[in-house]
Amino acid sequence: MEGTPTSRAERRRRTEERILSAARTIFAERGFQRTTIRAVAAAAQVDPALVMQYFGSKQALFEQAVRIPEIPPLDGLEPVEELLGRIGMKMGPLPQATLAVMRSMLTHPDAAEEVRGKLDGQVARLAEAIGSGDAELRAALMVSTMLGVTIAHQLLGLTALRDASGERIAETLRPSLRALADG
Amino acid sequence: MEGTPTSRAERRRRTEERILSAARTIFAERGFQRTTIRAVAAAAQVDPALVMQYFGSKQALFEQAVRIPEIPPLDGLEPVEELLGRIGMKMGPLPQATLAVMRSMLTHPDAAEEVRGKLDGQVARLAEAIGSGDAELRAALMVSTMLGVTIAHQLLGLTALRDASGERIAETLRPSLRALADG
DNA sequence: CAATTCACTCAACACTTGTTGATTCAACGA
DNA sequence: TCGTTGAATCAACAAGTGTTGAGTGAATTG
Repeated sequence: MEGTPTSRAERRRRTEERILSAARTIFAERGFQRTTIRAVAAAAQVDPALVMQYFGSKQALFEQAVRIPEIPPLDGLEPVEELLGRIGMKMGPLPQATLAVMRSMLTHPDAAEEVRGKLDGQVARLAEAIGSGDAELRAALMVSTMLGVTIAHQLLGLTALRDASGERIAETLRPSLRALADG
Repeated sequence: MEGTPTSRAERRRRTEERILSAARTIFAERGFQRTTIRAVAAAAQVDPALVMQYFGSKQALFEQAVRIPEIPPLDGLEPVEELLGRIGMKMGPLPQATLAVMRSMLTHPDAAEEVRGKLDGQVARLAEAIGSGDAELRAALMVSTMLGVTIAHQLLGLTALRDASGERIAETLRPSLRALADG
């Protein structure tokens, strides 16, 4: 027994982070609806009322738990490789916050809105990088492909994808994305 | 007021179908958790208790509402065109039952299991049709692509995909899928 | 026509869940 | 040291939900 600093500010900061972390984990596992304040509180070893006191509402807790740094914009140089690199990264576990939004995006309107916004943004950037006539459609299909692979792999656990390494997936997917990127 | 046949068997058949139809619609819109027996009953203009009496439980109602005819196996000839054709079809609204399972697949374990099974099956058939070394991985990526496009279009409503016709999507996607199918 | 079956409704229970107000007690500032 | 602050808990409410059992009346059957 030591280390545990009993400073007020520090304790508060730590429990708040403990709650957020628990929330991210459980939101990512079960989605918004099936996640209960009580479950989060229990996982954070805290009274449910405290969660409310700190975050105001389940919805607010979700928003804060899910808040993640903006996706860095494509470097403009090689969009396809950029995307693939991101897939390569994604084949290691995605950040919990991202998984949480994705897990809820089909059943929670706000999560859907958030994802839609982020994807639309990516499409716009990609389309600009591509440039040609039906660039936007092709960009949308590229993004959709990424979305599908990520869902199948990270959230559904498609058996054929579970074994494969991120590198191998990226490598296999490259020609497909390139076909979309180039006219 | 006429036509309404007051035969017992017929009445029963009709209300049962009315309930199932309402269930499919609402499950497809909100997913499993957010769908209440009461909402289904109201939409079917029936007492909630009747839904229970006929189907036993919310879970059983879901299973029955979602039961859809098996996906016809690929003809073996041109898997890519087969898939694209299915996309072409899918760009018109998908059957409500399918939308219902898909809507719930990230948050309802049973729906996840069902979708996973169906996708695994498709992967297996596709892989067989392809044949080469990493056929299974490539097949899985093809299926994931289809999944992603369908989700983005039908469930998320990606703006860039909302306007595009099924034909045009299929056409644009073809080279991409072909790149995956052929070595 | 009398008895019975059965589609359908009503009212309620049991439980979960988000949320709240009063309360406790250790850290803090004077 | 002592009053104050604020982190944390406790008990409870109110609403919503799946589910149940008793009831009602029209269709059915003998």
